[in-house]
Amino acid sequence: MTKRSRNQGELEQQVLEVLWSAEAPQTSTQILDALTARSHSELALTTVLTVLTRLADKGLVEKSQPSSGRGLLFTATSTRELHTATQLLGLLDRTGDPRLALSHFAKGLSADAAAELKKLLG
Amino acid sequence: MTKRSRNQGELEQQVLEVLWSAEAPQTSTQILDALTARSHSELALTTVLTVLTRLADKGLVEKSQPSSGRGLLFTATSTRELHTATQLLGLLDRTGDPRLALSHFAKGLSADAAAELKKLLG
DNA sequence: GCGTTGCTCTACCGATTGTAGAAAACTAGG
DNA sequence: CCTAGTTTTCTACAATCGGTAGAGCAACGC
Repeated sequence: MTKRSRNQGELEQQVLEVLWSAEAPQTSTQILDALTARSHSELALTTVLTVLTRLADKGLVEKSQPSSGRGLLFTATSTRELHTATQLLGLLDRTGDPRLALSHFAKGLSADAAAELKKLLG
Repeated sequence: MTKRSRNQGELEQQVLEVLWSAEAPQTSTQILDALTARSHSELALTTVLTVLTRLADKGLVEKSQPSSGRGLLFTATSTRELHTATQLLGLLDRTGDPRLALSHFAKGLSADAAAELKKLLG
């Protein structure tokens, strides 16, 4: 089926989400099942594998041989939070005036996010 | 010339950079000159205008009539820092656990950026 | 060996972006 | 006002990306 239900990058993101919320390395079928469960989509296994390969090319996912049995294991190379933080810091790094950007950022934060951040910095 | 020297989104980004670093609204030729100066590229004026139109479609650039003389004027609708802040907030919004992301973010901040942010959160 | 399951390779499609020509619209100089 | 140069719009094409998956190859268990 050539359906374009998802937005740009959404499937890759969802695969990462699955890997991040899993405690252990996952097989392709486990990932497919998780995706099906979370969005009621009906993807082919090869689709999932393609996405995993692309994510591996980007360095976001690692493939490994299982100690026994068949089926490769897939893990995210970074935690979700670290991934997000890296993106946040990268963005900040590329802007002209980080302090000014942070000021706008601080103003836009929700009350509890702001409180949380304050605690973290304190 | 149909050469693809630039990466995805790079030209749009560079046009925005030009507008952000300009003190006043710029004409298309001024923008072209600035681009040529900063990356020694040899773009056609129409290329720049296409990009400007696309950025305008995205709401990132505004076109305006000059009070006198020829040539439209182009301005960024937001400062670079505000733009960055918007992206930061969007990223945070899309992540699963904002609190955890913030914690890594806080850890990755430079000392003075952290101090500044703390002050801003007051 | 043989079937089932999983992986890789290749491919297609739509959207985005870099790139620019053709043609229309506008400006200024005569 | 008419015309030449400049600027804008319209249209188009190629490359890349990401979603989607089939064909066929590989590995594992029976």
